[in-house]
Amino acid sequence: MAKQEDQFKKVISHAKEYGYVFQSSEIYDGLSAVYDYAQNGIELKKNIRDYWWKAMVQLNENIVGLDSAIFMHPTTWKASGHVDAFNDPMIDNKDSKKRYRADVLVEDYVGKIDTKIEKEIKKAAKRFGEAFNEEEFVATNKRVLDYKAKQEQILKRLGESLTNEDLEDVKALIEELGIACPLSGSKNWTEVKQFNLMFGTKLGASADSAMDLYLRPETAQGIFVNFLNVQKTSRMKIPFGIAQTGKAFRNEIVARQFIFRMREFEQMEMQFFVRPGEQKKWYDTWKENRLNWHLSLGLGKENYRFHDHEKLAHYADAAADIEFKFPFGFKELEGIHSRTDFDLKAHEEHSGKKLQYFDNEINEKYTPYVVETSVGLDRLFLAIFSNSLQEETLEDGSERTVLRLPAVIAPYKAAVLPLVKKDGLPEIAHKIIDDLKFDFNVMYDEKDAIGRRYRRQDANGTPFCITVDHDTLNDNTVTIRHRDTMEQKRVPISELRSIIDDEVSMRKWLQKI
RNA sequence: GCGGGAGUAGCUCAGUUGGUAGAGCGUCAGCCUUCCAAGCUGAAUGUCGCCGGUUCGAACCCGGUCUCCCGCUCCA
Repeated sequence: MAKQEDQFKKVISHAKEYGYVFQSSEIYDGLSAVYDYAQNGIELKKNIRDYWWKAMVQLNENIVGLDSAIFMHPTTWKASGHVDAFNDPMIDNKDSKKRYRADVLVEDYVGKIDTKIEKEIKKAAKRFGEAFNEEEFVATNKRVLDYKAKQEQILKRLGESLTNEDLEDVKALIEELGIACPLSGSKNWTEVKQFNLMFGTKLGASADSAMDLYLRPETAQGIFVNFLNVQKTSRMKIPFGIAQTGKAFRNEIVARQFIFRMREFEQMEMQFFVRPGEQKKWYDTWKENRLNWHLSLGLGKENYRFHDHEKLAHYADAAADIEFKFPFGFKELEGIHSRTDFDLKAHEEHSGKKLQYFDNEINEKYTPYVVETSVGLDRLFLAIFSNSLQEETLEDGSERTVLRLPAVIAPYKAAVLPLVKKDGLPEIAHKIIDDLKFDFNVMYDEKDAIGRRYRRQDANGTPFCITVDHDTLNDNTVTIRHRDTMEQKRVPISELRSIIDDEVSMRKWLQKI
């Protein structure tokens, strides 16, 4: 465990030291759970996003892109269920320091009454023997009826209090019922507090005419509300998908673990619209597709696993996570959800507009079912970055820090280094850069001994170093050194482009999927 | 939000009973001209997280606050 923590700390400081990730507003002591991507971080992040976009949109004839706005009509979030589901009344137990959802505590209490009823039934069944009629007993027995009345009364009061946002009454209810902390048995509760996971803001400059808005807590809804617009203008036939990358915002109670859980984060997701009844097939297909995409990055098969959800969200009929082995353990990287027609139906209801598709093949009109794939871009960044950061001991016993980023997404593809900064070598190096820069992000470095420059590039994840030496002056060849093997080859300058392209081109990597 | 730990240079960290801050690495300039981080010379960089208190004097003691890490909790 201590080792894991150490490794994670190294990841965080390496990310800062090499210009990948900075804490937001650092000079003001930072802003909790908000981070900025620095000069190298943005290149890596952009490359990951491009790699995803190519695989999803460009390589699939039946998937198109979208970039919907962060602001959406407030009714969107009523329809999606976020207004209700993202509003949790929480209560803390002062003795055990445990936090609970207040409504869940009450519901659990109501659930316990059920077991009391069952006990009564069992007792009666024993007493009456063969002649026992459970239905009749439940309908007439006073104790059972009292229990049921109590349950009903509690749930009604809870429902009313929550609807009216009367949090004091929720606490009063908990106290009246004598609900104790399941762990400590203590009845020493704090006030009930409302946690809204959505960030609110206002549309309109003057206070009285302003409209309450939310920053989207997920990008998916922008796709759902545009479903018909895209389908019609793209002339897509079901099954087809809409892909989108973009920021989402969640006011997490606890946001931790560096960029793993941020308040502002980027999702890359695709909603795939299918014929009702075929969702299971597509769900399985996309689970497999998406895992293969991850595996193509070469971080090691053993670092991934599926986690099938047993408890499903209200909209889903199947859900699984692709989990990755982060420095702090296996955690969710991507979600694949069979969302049924919940979202489109909900938007039909709230908007009064039909979101249906006429299927020529079966001559039927229906609201499509949806299979979603949703990756956290920042999580993927962290997965790749933390997995790539390695310290190795070389044959001579010395240590090397190397960031083994998949070459296809490395911020810089090559560094061009004159062996010495005189004799015309820098000029040649610049010439090489002037040619390569049209195809690759390349960097120049002439400072320090050549070995040190190699290691500097290793730590920054650059797959190739190209060294211009005195022989170059005579025969137009350079040495090209590989980051992972440290091996060098002497090659003509004219071949550099194809050598690099061979290892970094998306074509090559995506063909492995 | 609660509990535990922490915050000193870009990074990793020293800093004595309270006496005006250091090292290594890194960065920059110059020398050297070298194919795997280790040559030479020089330089820059800190309101010691922030605010307040105690004190003649605070990086150090006290209070508050912010941020980070771990655990709990939550996670569409």
